[in-house]
Amino acid sequence: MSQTNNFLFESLNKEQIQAVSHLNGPLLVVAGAGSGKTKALTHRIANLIQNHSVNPRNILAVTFTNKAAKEMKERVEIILAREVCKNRYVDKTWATISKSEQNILREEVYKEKLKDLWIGTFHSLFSKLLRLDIEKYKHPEGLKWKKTFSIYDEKDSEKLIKEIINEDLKITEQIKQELDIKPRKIKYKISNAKNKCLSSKQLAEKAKNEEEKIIAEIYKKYIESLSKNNALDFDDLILFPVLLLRQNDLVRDLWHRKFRHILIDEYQDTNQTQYELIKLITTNKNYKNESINWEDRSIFVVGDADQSIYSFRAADFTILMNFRKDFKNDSELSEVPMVKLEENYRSTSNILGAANELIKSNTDRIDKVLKATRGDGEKVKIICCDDAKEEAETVINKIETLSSLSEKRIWSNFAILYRTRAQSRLFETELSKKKIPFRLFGLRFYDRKEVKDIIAYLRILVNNEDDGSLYRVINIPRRGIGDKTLDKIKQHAEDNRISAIDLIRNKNLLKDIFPKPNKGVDKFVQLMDELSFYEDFGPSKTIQLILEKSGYWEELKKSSDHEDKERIDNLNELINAAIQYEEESEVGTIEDYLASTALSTDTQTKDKQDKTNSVSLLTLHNSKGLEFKNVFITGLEDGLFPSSNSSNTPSEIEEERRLCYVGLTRGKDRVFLTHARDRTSWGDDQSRYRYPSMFLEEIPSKYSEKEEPRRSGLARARNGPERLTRTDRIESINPIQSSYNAIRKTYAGPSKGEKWSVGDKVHHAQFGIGVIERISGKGAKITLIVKFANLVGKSKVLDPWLAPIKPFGK
DNA sequence: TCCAAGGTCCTTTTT
DNA sequence: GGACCTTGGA
Repeated sequence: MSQTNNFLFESLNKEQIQAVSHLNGPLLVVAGAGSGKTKALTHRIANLIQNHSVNPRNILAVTFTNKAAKEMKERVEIILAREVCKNRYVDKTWATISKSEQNILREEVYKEKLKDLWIGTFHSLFSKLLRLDIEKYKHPEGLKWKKTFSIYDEKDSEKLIKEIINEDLKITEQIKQELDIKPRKIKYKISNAKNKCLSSKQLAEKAKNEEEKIIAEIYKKYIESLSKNNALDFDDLILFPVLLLRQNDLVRDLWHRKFRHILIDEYQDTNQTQYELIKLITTNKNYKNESINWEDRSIFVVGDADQSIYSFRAADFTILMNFRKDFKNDSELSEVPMVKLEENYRSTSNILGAANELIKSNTDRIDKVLKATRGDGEKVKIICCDDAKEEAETVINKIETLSSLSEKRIWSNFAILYRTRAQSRLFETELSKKKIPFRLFGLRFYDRKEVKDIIAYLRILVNNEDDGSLYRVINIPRRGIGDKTLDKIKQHAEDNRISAIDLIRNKNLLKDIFPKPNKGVDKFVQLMDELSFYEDFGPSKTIQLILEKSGYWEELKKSSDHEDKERIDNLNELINAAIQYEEESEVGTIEDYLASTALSTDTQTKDKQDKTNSVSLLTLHNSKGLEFKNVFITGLEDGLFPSSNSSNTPSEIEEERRLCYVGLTRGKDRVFLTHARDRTSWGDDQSRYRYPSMFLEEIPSKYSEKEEPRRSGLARARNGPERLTRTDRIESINPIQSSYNAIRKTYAGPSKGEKWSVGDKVHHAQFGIGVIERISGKGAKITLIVKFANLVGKSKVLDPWLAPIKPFGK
């Protein structure tokens, strides 16, 4: 192989070269945080195209977010453009040519090569497949979908489920109470079934109790309802391709032949259905144990079990662990190869030391240690604050101080991470106060009410069965159409077995329902007719037409409400986004535009002037794949992080720990861990003392040190002049815990752990009396699973060295 | 049919 | 503390 002649292999280490030059067959790349896995992926794609003449249309690359897809495509483009540059000019290099020359080369590469590369998230890629082939799918109960299907988001489908519970099945309040039937919960259960490839029928067969039976029934009705609206939810975008490829050999063969080289990023976070889909396309086999022909064909997965943080949406990292077994060819004796990327190029060794130590407490993992390539750096700082407000002030202050060290303030060097979205508010306030630009991740632009309204209009235009969207906007802005009118329309649509949209647009049928013309409905129908007339105008133009002709603009513009002014801004931004979509997209249809908005995770920028130079505010989940010079992980308190909702089983705790590990490994130069002594939350009149997170105790002082918070005037006044140290305070509030801390310090051998045994009663300062159900681990790593009488149904996972518990009644 | 006021639930985490 | 829903009066 002529590797040395290629730019492509420059700046790669030995393992990366191994991964990048992989050609056919399966390969597992175990890539630790910051080990250059994106590099491995992008360079491999470039290598396939450049040196092995693979046609980009035969490559399928799956990323975890759309943003990652976009970035990856860009990086491949640059790699290939550099190659072109090198081959074309003798006297010029990429570094010496001008920016515009670079752009010309990139454009060329894009047009000639990358245009046909399929790269994106599971959801966006396979919605594309369904746009082409969904009509070939035969549902066992004869349900049908058309190419123009709408994609329902979480809220849309929750609404549907709610309707089914209340109107279709008419489940009484009493039954709801008894069986704990809540739309949100049911949605979650159905989603989980779909993520495990289970149909409503299979779920019904598996049902062990009344609750599960009802869930299966709602699931069944839900699918019917989706079909009626010609809509799919997020999970269907994966599930339906699986069902289709299973039943239709021709279609499967076609896609199998198209996608010869499959690359998957973040493989640890795939779920069963996604795995099934990949398996079907890769092997073209419906059955196990047939041998696979790997000629001109490969599957290349990259992942890190230590960063698996999505089990709540049915991700299963054992899929990663089993990869080598699953794609092993039975006819061959050779093992499926594995490459480990363990050299970390991102973080200082103190940060890595802390992360490595923390993750060691997990039992269920592939052994792997991140090796530092940078200097020691600063120790990880642990800061204990009085309350959440002080925490916010301390963090923002720190950011101000650190940013002033450099000549130009680079706010984008800072990220504030938290476990739950709700925690962002105080930071937002503090940042605004100081006029520091920031951006909030995860607040989906397309979730805003006004934006969703306009999207609903578009959906109606494209998909004439999307009654859900019709009901949303038929009276927005107000046209005097109320419940009574709506009920009539619904009833008649059902009687005539057509969609409500088709019904109201049928003059004759409409006359039957409203012998006296209904002004509001007529007005709406007229609007629809007018808009259909302009159908070919493309998304941005159509949106503007909707805004003008519906009276939506007018209504907002005449309002003096501040909120409505903001709405106008958002809608203008929507138009701009649509224009940008038209510039970037190959397709350009309204359907495709709608799909892109449904799957988009575009972030909301609060500060409109500067989108790039701002402090990032994001959840730990959102931080995956990103890196920042300075990282603040906030709210490290027991019950918040690890979340009390995720502290019921050891494996849940392990996932929380991985989340913390992900957070730590985002930091390049500095990491700060903060926690507050008390924090008010809803449902609690008075704030409660918050114990520090167990994760803080798991990072040894070799890599971490405590730092004092910056006191605000208010906090000082409240607390008095003399400050207590953290341990002092714990002592004054909770003598039990501090005594255990003392034990922990002097702890010498495993004997101490043996005083707990299953069945013993314990007393907990907060939860009261409980019984030990299970014990896992030993000695310093012992964990107790305790059932408390006060906590109905749930057991708690406790670290006896930390939790305020003592034996009871012995 | 509309709107304001009050009540209830909620908070994990996301494509 | 807020989004969302229900309720009751206009």
